[in-house]
Amino acid sequence: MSTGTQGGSISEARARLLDTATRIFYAEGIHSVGVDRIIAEAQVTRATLYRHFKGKEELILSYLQQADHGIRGQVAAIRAQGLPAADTVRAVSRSIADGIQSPGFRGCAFLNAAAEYPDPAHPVHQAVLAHRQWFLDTATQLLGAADCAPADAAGRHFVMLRDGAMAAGCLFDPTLIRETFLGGVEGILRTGTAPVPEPDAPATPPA
Amino acid sequence: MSTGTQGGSISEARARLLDTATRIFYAEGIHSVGVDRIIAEAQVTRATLYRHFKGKEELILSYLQQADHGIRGQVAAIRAQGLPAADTVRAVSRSIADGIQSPGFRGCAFLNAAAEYPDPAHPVHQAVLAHRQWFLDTATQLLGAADCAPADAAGRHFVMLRDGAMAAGCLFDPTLIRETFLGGVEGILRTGTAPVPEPDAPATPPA
DNA sequence: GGAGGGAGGGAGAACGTTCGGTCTCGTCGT
DNA sequence: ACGACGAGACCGAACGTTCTCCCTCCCTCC
Repeated sequence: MSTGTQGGSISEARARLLDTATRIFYAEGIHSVGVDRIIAEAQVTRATLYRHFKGKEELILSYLQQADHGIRGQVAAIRAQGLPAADTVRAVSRSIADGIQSPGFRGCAFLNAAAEYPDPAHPVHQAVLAHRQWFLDTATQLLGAADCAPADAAGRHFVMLRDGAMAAGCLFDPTLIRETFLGGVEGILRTGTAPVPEPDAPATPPA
Repeated sequence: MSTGTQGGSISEARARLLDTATRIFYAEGIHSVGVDRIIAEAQVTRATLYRHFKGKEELILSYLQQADHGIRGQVAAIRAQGLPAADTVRAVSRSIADGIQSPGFRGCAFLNAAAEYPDPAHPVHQAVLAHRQWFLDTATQLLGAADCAPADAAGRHFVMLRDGAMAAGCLFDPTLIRETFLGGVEGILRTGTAPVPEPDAPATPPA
């Protein structure tokens, strides 16, 4: 089993293809890179790509699916440590903040993909929505377990802060983003969330 | 002082071109729409486009510049009302929240553009950075005037919340996003910002 | 007042490149 | 022999860009 290519296991060329696509799509965007570029850097031929994927779109979907699995695994690993709920939230937040500070950081793969695929009916957009729904549910559950006010509102607040941190992480100083994000998370954990009862009255949009 | 061009108003075809580009770029992204599409919907010919813009890139830059002017004007109009500082922050926030709830909302034009142009050296990316720097400075100034803790941290917190709201505004229920965002802003105004003394824990980046 | 000219614009052909995708054929390990 | 892969030709379409030709305003000069 030295050379690894096994009959039943997954193709080694396919893995190279997906890894290369992941790296390039994340670093440079999706629309702006062509399949020629991917097959060249993956050192496979065009035929091999279309042997494993129906087309570029399926490659994109696989890229997002791989990212989704990675993030879910990361969160699951943290939850498996069995920390107190608030500390689990902190650990997840630190994991996010570490990602933002890491060298190749280029924002949230899903937010970036959504920016390139605004059509809600598009499979790529739907993959983004699915991932985000899972993350919101997870955050809400975690914050609820940490005795945060209305868990729904706390979860939404947490996700909003994370989205902002991920979006700005490659546009500002990552160190300050980290600081701001972790500070905001502590605020959520401390106060539950803003106990604003939502007056729902203003109705005078100045514009 | 003869202008060389016809007196008074600038080319009407150019305005149609820029308006069309703005609408389509914002709604569908930049890389995924070609100049053919834009000239068709603007009802001009290819030659007219290249008479007014050096190329697609200059059109993109003009699109972002127009958006930048629009937002700066909106903020300036609010500041000109001479409200108390905290209420000015609230008014700006409400303006942002209203935008998120408006029908054609598709996120922040600048965040979307940055997702498509990750290269920091690219003119489009730099236009995004310039706009964001102005916005951070403005937010910091406003929150400082509203007696918020360290104004820098409050400004960063505000911008992070705004970024999250803008990013998620077209991926979740805009009503809940509005509620969460305005609630978060109230939290910033109330507590200044998270008075976390920054423990500076070395931690152990797990991956 | 009339002629000229320059600029803005419409219409469309054409350029070379790149796109995503399909195809055939040769090769190699099992 | 079979399946996976490499090498590469090939396709139609779309890309951004440049080009020529002609029309129509409006300003200016005679």
